[in-house]
Amino acid sequence: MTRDDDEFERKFAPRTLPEQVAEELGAEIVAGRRKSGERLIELELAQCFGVSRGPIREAIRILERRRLVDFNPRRGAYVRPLSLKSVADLFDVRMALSLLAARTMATAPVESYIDTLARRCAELDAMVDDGDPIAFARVTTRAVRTVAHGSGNELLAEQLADLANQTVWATIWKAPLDYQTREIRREAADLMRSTLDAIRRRDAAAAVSSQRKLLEDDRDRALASLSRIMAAAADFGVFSLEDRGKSELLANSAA
Amino acid sequence: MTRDDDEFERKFAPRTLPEQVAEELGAEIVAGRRKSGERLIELELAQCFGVSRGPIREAIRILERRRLVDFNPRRGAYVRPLSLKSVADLFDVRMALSLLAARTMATAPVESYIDTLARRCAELDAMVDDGDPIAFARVTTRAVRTVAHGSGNELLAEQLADLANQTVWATIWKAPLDYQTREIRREAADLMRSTLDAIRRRDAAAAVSSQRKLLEDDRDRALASLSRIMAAAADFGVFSLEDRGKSELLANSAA
DNA sequence: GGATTGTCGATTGTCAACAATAGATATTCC
DNA sequence: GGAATATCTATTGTTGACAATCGACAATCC
Repeated sequence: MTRDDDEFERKFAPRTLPEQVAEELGAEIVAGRRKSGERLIELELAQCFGVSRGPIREAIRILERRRLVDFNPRRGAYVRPLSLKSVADLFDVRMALSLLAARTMATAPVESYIDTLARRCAELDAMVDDGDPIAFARVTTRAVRTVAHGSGNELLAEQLADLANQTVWATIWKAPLDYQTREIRREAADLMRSTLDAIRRRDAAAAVSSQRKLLEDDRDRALASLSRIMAAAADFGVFSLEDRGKSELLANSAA
Repeated sequence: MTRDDDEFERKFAPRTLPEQVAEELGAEIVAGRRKSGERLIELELAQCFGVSRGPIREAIRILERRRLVDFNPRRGAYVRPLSLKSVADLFDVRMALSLLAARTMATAPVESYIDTLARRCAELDAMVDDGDPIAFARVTTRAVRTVAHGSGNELLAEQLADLANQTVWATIWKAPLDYQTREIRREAADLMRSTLDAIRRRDAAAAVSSQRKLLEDDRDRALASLSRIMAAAADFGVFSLEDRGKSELLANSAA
């Protein structure tokens, strides 16, 4: 019996203080309320969140692991500067790992996750017409995670989960252009289903190729919409993304 | 202990207390002195290492990140049970990331690292005949890391470094069969050089294929020698590796 | 007898004070 | 005036004590 990943997460959500702080502070960083490169002072944060420095310290380690802050011993923690390139890099790494997951799952799947993936596909099909791009993106993420677990490679699943956790995603998922049209959703749902079918008949090459197309499209849309958001919000100083190499990046991602 | 030792430690060893503890405790785990599944009690460790619980706490987080311990909030830390499969999984993930690095570096290299890689290749060539398998393995690792950096993808480089850090490697690198014969070293050096050549002429496919061959051979040797060590040492109870699926694994890795 | 609930000890979570350090500022010397 | 050095302050590293929580054992109830 497979457990539902998301209910699992919700059940064990931020119970401990450091995790709560990490969640909150991470949200502030992603939202741009903490500016790029800003120094994070433990005592100040402690007062701000109404806790002692201990939990703050651990929260900073958590955010460091999620690559939202940069930490040097005895030199303090800083909000990590994000660039469009770093987001593109993230997509590249995610793709490499996801394709490994697809190939592995198509070769020697953990049977129970095939059913889970089938359910996700059904969900996606059902959501093609109902027009909520964000919900659709969320289920897509879940399906990708299912493939990771279905590979039976625990390390791989954890690494992919870590990448997804890098809250940069939040910025991207909220991008208004992702999965916005019915056609885009239709194609994504179809690609996920053909991945599922390929896995069922143990056709690793086909599974990899469907998954690659799905993820490439996803990446291109995300980068495009992110750069639009960036341009639009730059004037307000909301986002702290550096835009060096922007056009070059978009050219690359299309290739 | 002499002052030379102290200076050596101060210069090269982990500067901060938690890192030192993590290093030491991690070594104990890898060496099998802490048994698989054993509970790690903070106060006990604190007394054992002569520090307070704070640094111990952070050390445990570090080891959790290196996948050497399993930590559940309010429920304590346990040394993570290692299996041959988990090592094989590690190799799979490393290979996926390294091939991405090779492809990226062959497509858009960070020029300066091409020279570094050339130096590594020269070092390898020079070491083919001198017969130190461990030193050869170390330089190979360094060359792989150079490719990671040469891709210009910082996240990728960090992820690969993390994987290398997972001290499981120590076990593997010390395995007496790795790079033991002149022929094996010759082929590895040649493959690394052909990777370099491919990168120089921007031939991504060739770079990936050389790198794949190199890493596959490396993995097969490592898994084979690790399973031998395991079998040999099992009687002494030194290693705490579980051996489920051993033969299956080796069959897979040959494919 | 088996399951449920209450209590207890061991262990982790949190805190506030103390020590050590890095970076900035002021001072001295040339 | 500029560079090197000394001092000083803000901030992180570390500690020991206190509070909250988990798991186990025992007492109770059916």
